[in-house]
Amino acid sequence: MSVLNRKERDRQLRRSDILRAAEHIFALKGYHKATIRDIAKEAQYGTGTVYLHFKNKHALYFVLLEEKLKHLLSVIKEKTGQVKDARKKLEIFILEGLTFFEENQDFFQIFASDSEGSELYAEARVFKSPIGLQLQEYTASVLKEAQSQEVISSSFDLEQLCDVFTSLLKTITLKWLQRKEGKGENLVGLSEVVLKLFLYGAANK
Amino acid sequence: MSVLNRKERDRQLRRSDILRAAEHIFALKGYHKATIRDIAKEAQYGTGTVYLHFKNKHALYFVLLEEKLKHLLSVIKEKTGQVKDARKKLEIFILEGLTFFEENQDFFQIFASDSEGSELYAEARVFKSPIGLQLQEYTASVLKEAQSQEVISSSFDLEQLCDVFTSLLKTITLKWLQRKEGKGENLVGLSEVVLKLFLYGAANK
Amino acid sequence: MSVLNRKERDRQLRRSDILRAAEHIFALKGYHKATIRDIAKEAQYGTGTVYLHFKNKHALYFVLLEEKLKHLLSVIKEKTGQVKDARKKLEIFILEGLTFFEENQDFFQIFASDSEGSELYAEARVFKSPIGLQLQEYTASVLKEAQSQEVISSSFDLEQLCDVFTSLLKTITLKWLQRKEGKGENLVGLSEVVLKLFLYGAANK
Amino acid sequence: MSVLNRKERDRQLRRSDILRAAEHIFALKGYHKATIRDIAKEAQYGTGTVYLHFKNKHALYFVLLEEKLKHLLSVIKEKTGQVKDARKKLEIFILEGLTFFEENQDFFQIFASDSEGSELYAEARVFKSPIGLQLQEYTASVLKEAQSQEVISSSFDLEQLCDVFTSLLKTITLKWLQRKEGKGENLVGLSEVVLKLFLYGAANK
DNA sequence: CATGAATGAGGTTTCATTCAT
DNA sequence: AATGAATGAAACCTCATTCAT
Repeated sequence: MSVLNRKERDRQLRRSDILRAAEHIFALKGYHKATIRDIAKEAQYGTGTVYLHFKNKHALYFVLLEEKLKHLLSVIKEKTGQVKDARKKLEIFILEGLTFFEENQDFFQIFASDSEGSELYAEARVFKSPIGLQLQEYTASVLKEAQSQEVISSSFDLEQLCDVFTSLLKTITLKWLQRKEGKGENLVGLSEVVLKLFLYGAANK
Repeated sequence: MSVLNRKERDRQLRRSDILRAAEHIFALKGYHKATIRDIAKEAQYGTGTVYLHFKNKHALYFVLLEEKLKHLLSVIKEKTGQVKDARKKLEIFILEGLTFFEENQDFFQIFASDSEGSELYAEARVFKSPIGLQLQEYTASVLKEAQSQEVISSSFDLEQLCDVFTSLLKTITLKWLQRKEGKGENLVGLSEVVLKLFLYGAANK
Repeated sequence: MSVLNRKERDRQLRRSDILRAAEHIFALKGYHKATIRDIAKEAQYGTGTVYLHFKNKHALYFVLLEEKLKHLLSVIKEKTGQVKDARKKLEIFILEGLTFFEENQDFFQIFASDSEGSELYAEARVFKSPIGLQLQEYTASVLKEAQSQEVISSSFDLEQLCDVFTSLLKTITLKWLQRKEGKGENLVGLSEVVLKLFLYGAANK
Repeated sequence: MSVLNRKERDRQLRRSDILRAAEHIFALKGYHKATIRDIAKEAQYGTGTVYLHFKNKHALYFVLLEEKLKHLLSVIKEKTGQVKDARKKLEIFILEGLTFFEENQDFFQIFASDSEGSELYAEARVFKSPIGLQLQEYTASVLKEAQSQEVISSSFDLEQLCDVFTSLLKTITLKWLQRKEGKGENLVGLSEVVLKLFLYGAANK
């Protein structure tokens, strides 16, 4: 491996050290209470080092969400891409989403606080970001396909369904996180619940 | 009315002036970007006056949510209290919830950003508050009754249903708020959608 | 005096405390090395207090120069305004200029470093300020009158004369300041030297 | 040429690359806003390389002025050294000064902001430097000779004349720089104006 | 010797909270 | 009781300087 490659690789290593630290601190304290020094200390670097990799606090936050979302999107696309059956596709979408959230709990915290709420209202919020939109669009396309295949009803507004579907995933995950203390239950196991609730609701059959 | 009573009444007036202003500013800017001076100015009082009524910024925020939630809870209890039929009860719960949110959009903004997310994680969050818990408990009792009457399935975990139900209301409201620009559609009109999604899900029948 | 007037007067007092402190610190350390905390401490206020009166460091600096220049300009205009004889006018201009500089040595330091040099090149420099320009214009008008009355030659470019005249005053003052240690010589006493040098130069007659 | 000599020569080359870059950047941004990285980048070296040649930022600045001043002084001495006639000597002094400034406009900017003003007050200023003092002394000697030859009056204080003479050169140059945009007028052409103003002043004859 | 990433001190600015009037 | 000026802690960010490679 050439020297240039090693340098670049080290650079990426440090960059992801910082991203990992930021993920943890932002999840723990939230955007406003997290300080750059907290993050630098967590990553075991000096304060200034953070600024070698990210223009400012907001950029760090934004990039962090972007990269994670990108990963999530790519996983979901990969796993669902070849699946023809719309119901199966939904099933996998949910499964992969929950798996990702379970493996990235810090990210999920940040994701959950960013996507709702007005704290960051005026600023660029992640769902307005290119990747955020792509995720929304892909979700919409999966649901639309399900409508075409008459797996889900066409009487609902697609956008609304999209939001409800996403919020269902988030709600189940959030509450799982909150109750998780002590319990060994794993999140992926709730896939079926999510699917059933989304498709058939809570009614008694 | 005695002088003491008048004084006390005036005191309450100022208090609610401040709460009203806080509601508006917190909704507009979010907790961290809202300043006490903003709020005092909006209420047309001096900065220090706020501290005569609330111990500090967080207490103001907390009380604000508490009082609004208390109101919401009392409305819902009042309207659903006498209803025996569990399905009808759910219907009214949804209807009154959406009505309240439509009439208290500023409050809803704050409520939505508070209840999810980790921004205020370390601090006391509203859902840990007495009234927040009461609202959750009442919601749970309504859903439990619906399970007893076999309106909804007993196979789901009650707490989970509770969260899903609440998040459904919030999601529909949030997206309605975001799209509202220009459209004249009113939120209460979405009651039926909420009920159908909750009970029967999105599946094609 | 009404309460409002007292409040306003106190406000002005604090404002001028800060301006006076700023004058001293800027003169001592220069714009860049002077810190707001230095200035606040010198004025015996807290750091934040400075920002109640001035938007930021640069505004404080700018206002300081503006107010002083305004004063200088008004003194010079007042004393020279009624004088018809151009030579006499020049004499008084110089006299009053030196008097002002002698009484405002801190200001002079700042004035001298601002008007030349490129440290503040890109930013708004005082000579680009309304008052700075007025002072230049008034100086030009006095010199122009002197040309009309054939006190000074019309063969020189007016702008150039203006700059040379100003720089002569500044040079004499600056060097007086630098040598002043121990010596009791007063600056105003150099008026005659300035006038002679400006009018007749250094040549032997 | 021996290897040691080549090494030494290369070292000097890098050193003057850096000085040249520093000259440009300091002139453009001023001492405080210029960063070592700016300078290193302009010279196409790494940041650390600058510190192999100069102890710190201030030393770089100082040496830069010293070397330029040394050059200026040597040119002036060379051209005026053999001239016996004091008036002619003054003429040539001015001519060479302006020529040098015209050819070294970046240097002039730095020189002008350094010699006046208090930005660098506390630190060693260039005119306190050995070469700065030598230049002042040489100027003084030229003026003293002019007094001896009764070209200029002995009634003025020599030091004062010295300062006035220097400031006249600087003023004319500075204003020429500021107006230069578009105009093709060259600075050396103003030699005569400088001489006339210095010797005979602005008076009408 | 040359490099440039890493450092952290230090500057500006904001704002929750206090307190004299 | 009401006020709002004053405070100063604490955050973000820059950059001179060092040092491992």
